[in-house]
Amino acid sequence: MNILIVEDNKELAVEIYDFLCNVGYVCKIAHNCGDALEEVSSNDYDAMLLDLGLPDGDGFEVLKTVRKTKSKMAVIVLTARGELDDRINGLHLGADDYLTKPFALTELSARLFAVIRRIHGFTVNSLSIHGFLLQLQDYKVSYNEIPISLTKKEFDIFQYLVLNKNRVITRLQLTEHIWGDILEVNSDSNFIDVHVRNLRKKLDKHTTIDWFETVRNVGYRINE
Amino acid sequence: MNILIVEDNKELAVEIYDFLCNVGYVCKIAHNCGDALEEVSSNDYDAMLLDLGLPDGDGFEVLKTVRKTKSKMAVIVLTARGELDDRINGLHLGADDYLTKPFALTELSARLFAVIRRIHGFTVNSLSIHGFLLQLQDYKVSYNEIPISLTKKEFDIFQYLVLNKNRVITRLQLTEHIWGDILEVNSDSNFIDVHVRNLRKKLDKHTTIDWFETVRNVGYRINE
DNA sequence: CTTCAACAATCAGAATATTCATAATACAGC
DNA sequence: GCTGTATTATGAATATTCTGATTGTTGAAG
Repeated sequence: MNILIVEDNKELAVEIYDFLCNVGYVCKIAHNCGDALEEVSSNDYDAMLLDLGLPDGDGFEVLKTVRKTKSKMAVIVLTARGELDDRINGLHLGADDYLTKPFALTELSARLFAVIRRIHGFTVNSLSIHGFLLQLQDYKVSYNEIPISLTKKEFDIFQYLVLNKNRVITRLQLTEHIWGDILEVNSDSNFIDVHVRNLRKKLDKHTTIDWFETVRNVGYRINE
Repeated sequence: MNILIVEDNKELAVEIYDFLCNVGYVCKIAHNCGDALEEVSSNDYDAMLLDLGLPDGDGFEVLKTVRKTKSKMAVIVLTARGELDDRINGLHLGADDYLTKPFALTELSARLFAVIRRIHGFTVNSLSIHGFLLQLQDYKVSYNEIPISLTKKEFDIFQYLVLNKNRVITRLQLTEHIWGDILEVNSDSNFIDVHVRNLRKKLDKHTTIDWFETVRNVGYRINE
């Protein structure tokens, strides 16, 4: 997955860059419109994170160009509060999603994933960690070519933890992301623990999974 | 579900209109305050999407009127950024949710669904039809005080059909609203039919349910 | 009035999800 | 180091959801 980060604030750009690389994307940074347009025309990106206020012009123009030529590219617009002037007020720009700064990197990652998935429908989409390969499009997992049968919930949990590897994920986060409406879920139940246990049991059959940690009082973490 | 879209930007209005129709809502557009107030007084809407900057007045006035008369109607205010800060910051308008333009249509749809649900859940926390009582807050159903044990999916289907009574609901609509991400669901399965059958069986034990129709080639409908 | 094909209903059973009771473990305070 | 408490892990029981095969039904075409 190739992502183009169009952001003139270098500090922020690098922060996003590091994070996205960390969760498995291949990224490139463009600091202005010119670079962005050049990158887009010469390379094939799956998604673009687009800041609108750029030094040499309006990110809006980049978006328009992209929309004309690259229909399969996902665009997430990153707007600073107040940056939207009268000219674009009320217009739906045609981006696939919007994020208002400041935002949580985990949220960016989640939305990016959702948007790419939506745009591509089902294209190549896989994660790998410690010899395990997760094929996101058809919910298949394998360890060195040996297929492992996970249930949907087990797969969801595994995937979410891998997407957020090296980061502790709380039970609440898992509930929100996998079960959706948190209010419907009985919170004084240990169903997540049970799913995690079942998942671990299946993974452990193939190799030791000491990288799949329990962080007491917080949640679970998968380390690279 | 009937939605009134109050938005003077015709392009945006149509874009929202198309999207919401597509996900199963019945929509109508009003381009100004006058039309909006007329629509609201003559028709029964479940929710309104309200732009504040309208040509013939302030959307705020529409909201106030609605709040006085139609307490069960959900209102989502669509604000351009800045609009909120300058004029109404700190004011409690009585809207159920706010969305700042530009926004992703999928987010609009998600919030709309949540808000309608919240409204229906808190102001009307129960639905009744043909002697059955649905208590939405705790997923309980009874027929003349006799409790009926439904599973969550059965309850969801029953509730959604009752909320949309006298309207045919397709299997696709049920799938989208109850299962969420439609792409994850195997569509060449008849799981909805199975749930409907199980639901009917439980309801039928207590009384005849000839009002629970199958509309061939379309879906299911519950008639008042 | 038949026949056919598409659609829906039904059923059993497999797969999955959740609950519950209990055991193991970690950690703080002594 | 102990002890007690809170947290997590575990196994088994129960409940729910989904699949796939089969049967029934409908309505259009002949």
